[in-house]
Amino acid sequence: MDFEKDQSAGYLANHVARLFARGLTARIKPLGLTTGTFPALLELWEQDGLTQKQLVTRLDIEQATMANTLTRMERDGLIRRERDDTDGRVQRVWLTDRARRLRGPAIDAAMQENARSLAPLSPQEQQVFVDLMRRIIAGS
Amino acid sequence: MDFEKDQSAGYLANHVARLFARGLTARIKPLGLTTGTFPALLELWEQDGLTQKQLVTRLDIEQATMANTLTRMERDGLIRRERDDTDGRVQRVWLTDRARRLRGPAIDAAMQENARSLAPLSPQEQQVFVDLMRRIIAGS
DNA sequence: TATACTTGTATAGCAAGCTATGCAACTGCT
DNA sequence: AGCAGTTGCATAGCTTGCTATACAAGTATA
Repeated sequence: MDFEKDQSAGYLANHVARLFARGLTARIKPLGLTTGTFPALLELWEQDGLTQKQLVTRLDIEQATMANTLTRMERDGLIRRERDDTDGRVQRVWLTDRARRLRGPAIDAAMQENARSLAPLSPQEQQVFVDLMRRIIAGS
Repeated sequence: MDFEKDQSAGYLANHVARLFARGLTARIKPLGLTTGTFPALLELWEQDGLTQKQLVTRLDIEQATMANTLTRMERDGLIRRERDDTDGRVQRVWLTDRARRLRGPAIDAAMQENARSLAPLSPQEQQVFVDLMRRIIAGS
């Protein structure tokens, strides 16, 4: 049974994801941000006032993970949570001014890290890579 | 500033890695294994008696992470740790019989999960995907 | 030979992910 | 109106990953 880890997509995907995360962690640390908040911020920068449920489904993150992430974001002054008027179960998530101001520098950092990590690939290959990942996600 | 998360390699890499991990977690749970032990097991199945340092450098995992992983593996009866005779700092890691017996089923599970997750891609595309990831890792 | 560096592991403490479970608020049905 | 089911969120407890720090064992140097 030959199983080369460097031919195993799962193994490589984990490694690649860790490389991106390490790089981004360092870049956004000066902003007071961590990687786990990034997906939620991207959604909320697009559309403020989403519910936790909406974030969970849009980001394909488990509900418990999102609840914990939002708790940390609230602690760090990135969001406020408000109970919905018409449905007492729902918590709507609103960005603070601080979080809104971080959009530019945070996205800069992400784009720089993407560029650096993808540097070994040509622009065409980078697009192929992105497309292949999107198809894997879509087909799961 | 437009930044589409579905065009961000870092974001997608995280998502893809989580999909692989979820799938593999489910497949190896019946074996009493977890994903974090898999890389170390792959190395030790190839060559038993490696030191922690060797595992760390081969797997590109932080030393502290590896130390904790090995502690769990010892607790779960997958390895024994023995102090090296000639250098009192070094811990050599030896597989238990149980861990050796798990090789076949565990690798089966990994290959099945790889196949399932990559199913949206053609065989040629799968190889391209693997090669692109290897180049990203090599060039970091 | 003492003293200072280096090296290999361990530990503390945190973030980010997961499953399992609990619970309060809503909905629907009789 | 009351009861059963559903839905949205929180909490407990675990793994996997990280940085920072401590420390003992080895090496080298004055």
